[in-house]
Amino acid sequence: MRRKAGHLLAIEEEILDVALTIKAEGTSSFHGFAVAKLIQTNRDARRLTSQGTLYKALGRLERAGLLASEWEEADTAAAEGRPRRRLYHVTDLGERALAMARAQRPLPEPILRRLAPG
Amino acid sequence: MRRKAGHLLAIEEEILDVALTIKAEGTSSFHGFAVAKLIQTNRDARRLTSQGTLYKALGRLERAGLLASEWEEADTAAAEGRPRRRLYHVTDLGERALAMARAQRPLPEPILRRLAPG
DNA sequence: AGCGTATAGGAAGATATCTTCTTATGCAAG
DNA sequence: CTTGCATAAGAAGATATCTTCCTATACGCT
Repeated sequence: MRRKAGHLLAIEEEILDVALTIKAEGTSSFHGFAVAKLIQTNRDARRLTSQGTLYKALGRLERAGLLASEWEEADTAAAEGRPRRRLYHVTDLGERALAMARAQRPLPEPILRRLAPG
Repeated sequence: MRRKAGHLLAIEEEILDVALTIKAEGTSSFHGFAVAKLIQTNRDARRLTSQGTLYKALGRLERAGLLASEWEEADTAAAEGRPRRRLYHVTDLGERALAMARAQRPLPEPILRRLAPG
């Protein structure tokens, strides 16, 4: 499933989209698992994207600089009795990239280079 | 499967046993997952005790004061890129209880009371 | 001796992230 | 237009802990 040269994959655009929706609702960060559940329930219930696919997409987006992340405070997770989350937020570059993607305009070279594997 | 009055369950004795084996090999603490794997591979491969059973047994042993635990340092887990472990160690009371169990001598009242649910 | 029930056992799932391995697809080059 | 291959998709499993729900059994009592 090769990337159409110059463009974001559907999943990548969806992640950015979900992220900005969450942000608009007042939460500045999001984590992978939450996106997974959102995609599974709200969106395409049929195509329940696997964890593998999702976390790899998150990795690509971060490598390309469209997302940035940091580990959640250990205390926060401990207080809620659950594993630590990796908290992502959309960067300015990410917002611009999403705008371009929505307008179906090809993305600039450097972004594409960093989205590619290796 | 009700407890034979005055005695440790097979699983409980096994946990204490494994814990002391690990300790004898030079590691002062152990975690649930490690015990699970040890029981699955080394010991009864057939009766691969489920996580549920194991963690509940660990809970009983800690409640009874035969084990004590603390969370692993967040940094340690982070450095190795895995979830945090709960590190258990056998208490003096635990060692004594195991000795009694091995000798098939009934355990003292207060321990039994704390092993019981509720 | 038989029976009821408390309680342990086990399956399954939630929580979260990430890796590995295989499969499929769609792009691009011929 | 066909084919090859790069790469994303997905399945599966590893890592770790813990909860809920149902089932089975053995203990203790009549």
